[in-house]
Amino acid sequence: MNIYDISEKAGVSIATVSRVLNGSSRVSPKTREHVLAVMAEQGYVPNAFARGLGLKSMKTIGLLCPNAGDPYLALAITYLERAFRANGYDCLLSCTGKARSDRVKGVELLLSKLVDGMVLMGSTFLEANESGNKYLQNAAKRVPLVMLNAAYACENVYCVVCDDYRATMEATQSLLDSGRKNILYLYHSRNASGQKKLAGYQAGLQSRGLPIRDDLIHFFAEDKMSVPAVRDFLLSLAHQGLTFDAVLSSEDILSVGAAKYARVSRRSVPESLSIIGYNNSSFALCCEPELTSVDNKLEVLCNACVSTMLSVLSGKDAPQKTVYHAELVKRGSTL
Amino acid sequence: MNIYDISEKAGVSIATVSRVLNGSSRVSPKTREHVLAVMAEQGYVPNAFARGLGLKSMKTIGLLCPNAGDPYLALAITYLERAFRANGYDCLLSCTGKARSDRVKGVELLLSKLVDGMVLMGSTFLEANESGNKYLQNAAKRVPLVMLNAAYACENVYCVVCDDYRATMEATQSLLDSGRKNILYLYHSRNASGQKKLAGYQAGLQSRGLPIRDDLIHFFAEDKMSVPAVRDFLLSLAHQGLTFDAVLSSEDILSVGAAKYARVSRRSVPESLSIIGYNNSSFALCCEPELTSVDNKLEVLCNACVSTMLSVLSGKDAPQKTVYHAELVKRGSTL
DNA sequence: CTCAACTTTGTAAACGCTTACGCAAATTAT
DNA sequence: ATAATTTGCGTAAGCGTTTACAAAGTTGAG
Repeated sequence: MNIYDISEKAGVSIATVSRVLNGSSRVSPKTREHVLAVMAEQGYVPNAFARGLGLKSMKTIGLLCPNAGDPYLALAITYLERAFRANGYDCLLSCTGKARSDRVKGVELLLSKLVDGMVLMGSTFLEANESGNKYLQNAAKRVPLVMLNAAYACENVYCVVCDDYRATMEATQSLLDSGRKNILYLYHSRNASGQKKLAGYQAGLQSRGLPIRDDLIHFFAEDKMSVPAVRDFLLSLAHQGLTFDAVLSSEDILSVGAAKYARVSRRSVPESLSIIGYNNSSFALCCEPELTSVDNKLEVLCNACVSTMLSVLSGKDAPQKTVYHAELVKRGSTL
Repeated sequence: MNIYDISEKAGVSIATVSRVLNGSSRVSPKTREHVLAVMAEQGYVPNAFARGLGLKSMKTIGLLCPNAGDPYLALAITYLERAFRANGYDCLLSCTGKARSDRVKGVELLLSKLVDGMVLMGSTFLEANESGNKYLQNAAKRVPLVMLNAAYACENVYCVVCDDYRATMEATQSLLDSGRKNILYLYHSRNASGQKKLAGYQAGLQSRGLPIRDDLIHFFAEDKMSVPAVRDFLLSLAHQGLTFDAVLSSEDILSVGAAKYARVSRRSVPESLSIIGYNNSSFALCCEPELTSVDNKLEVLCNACVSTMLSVLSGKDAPQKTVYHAELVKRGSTL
């Protein structure tokens, strides 16, 4: 059952059938009705493979997400999809996992489906700057790339980022200026964004004349990214005699773990321990008192991604790099 | 950049290039290496639509998710994707939003991108049973549909569910059997799964000879699904004089809200108030004490979805309905 | 060396659709 | 009434693959 069968049964040419399919105006209402009737009667469904071959644009944007399980990225997906849809674009999402080969596959999968552009989420993609990672350059030759929370200078690649460095620095300064001396820094990701945050923390310390102490900086791998794991880790740190009066972290959930540590070791928040989280997610509201958290304006960033993409696709030029400032949302966990 | 360009640059015919693409054995190793090298160098990605025109399958599964922002569904995405990928299938995700028109669009989008099958996540899709919702039947005529956590009897539709009714009933009974009398039931979703949970709660009460009291059953809309909102709501309930000694809910986050209510009103958990959550998500570990929660075996369910889909696609027959039992994970929030 | 059998590669015809182009017929303008 | 324009439709040329079939090349036995 194809367009030829329909054209024959309807007594018209395949071009007319195709025009009916595509809602072209160059068909008389009478013919249109007739062809539609025949299609309905025959239960005809156009073959999308063939369709895609002919069309140049599918009005589809590919979203590449390294980890859909991350609530922060999941939220980004929601925002991006909503905004693209509102502008007449469908989204195709490929959640690849963090391994490089998976990401390459994800990019190729989306390209093979002829997306008009791609949004790459999360700075896991940043290693494209490294030599030998040509897959992004190649992708950029075919369609515009917009990177969310990652910076990458290349033709046809556009970046939308939040200034994590400055945000973490300001959070650190805010803790110091409220009288804290020993700020524990907990982080999860060693990617570009993670490194910027860490650098911000260090810059914050130095801006107030304090040294960078390695014993205050701790990394949490994927399997340690849970509230109990962080709680237990801080308990053991305290047990070993480490003194700290504030915790700053790169993800809210780490700070929730810190809050739980405070609870079980009967340290009052914020009097005895100040805590600041990052992302201002729903985790920040789980604690008592609620967590002060860095809001990095995810929705704003996503909307910027979309408008950048739309500009590029419509031939207008767009800024290669768009930077937003994060905002420290103060709640009960800090003085 | 197409197969002709590659064939030209590699000095072979398009047939040979195609054979390399498809891993055909009828190519000499030397030629294969050479062609692969040229493809890599040129960043060539085959056009999936042209491909699909010849082959009949794109080796791609569509995942339909009503809300990627929901950590529970986000986790499901991760599990599904991992398992499909391990079996040679790519995944395409469409996060539609909950509105019916969005879901219809999502289904059509995936069909138009030529997926070999679709997994529909979350029982928001259940309303397909209602009259006039033919889009699922139509989709099922084209590709097999596997529904995760939703039941729907129809040709070419397969269901994988957890027995929410029984799980909620057992959780209720467990509370009653530990001496609780007045169990507050908080729920978010009115979809099929939500109704089963509610019915399970009611059945649990009746199995112990207790009446169903409307003043103990409370619905939380999307915008009330936050810890502070639930906390405040329970505070106001208590202020109005309602007595309750346990909280059971349809989502962990609602129970976190209950825990926070307990905290601010100085009721001890579990002595004065028992709390049970649902989904056994990371939220359950945020509280002190940690929440007892119903673990509905998401990973097991997802794997069942994948193996069901693979069976159907390979022509074997698969069970129309697969049911797993949830498990009550006891932690500190219950006696 | 010859011929058969097998391996490797190439040619060309689908696959089902879109669309540029062209020609009638219908409509409007002159 | 004739010319100019618009409308409706058909023809045919792609779109980028796959694959049947054919051709050419290779190997080994006689």
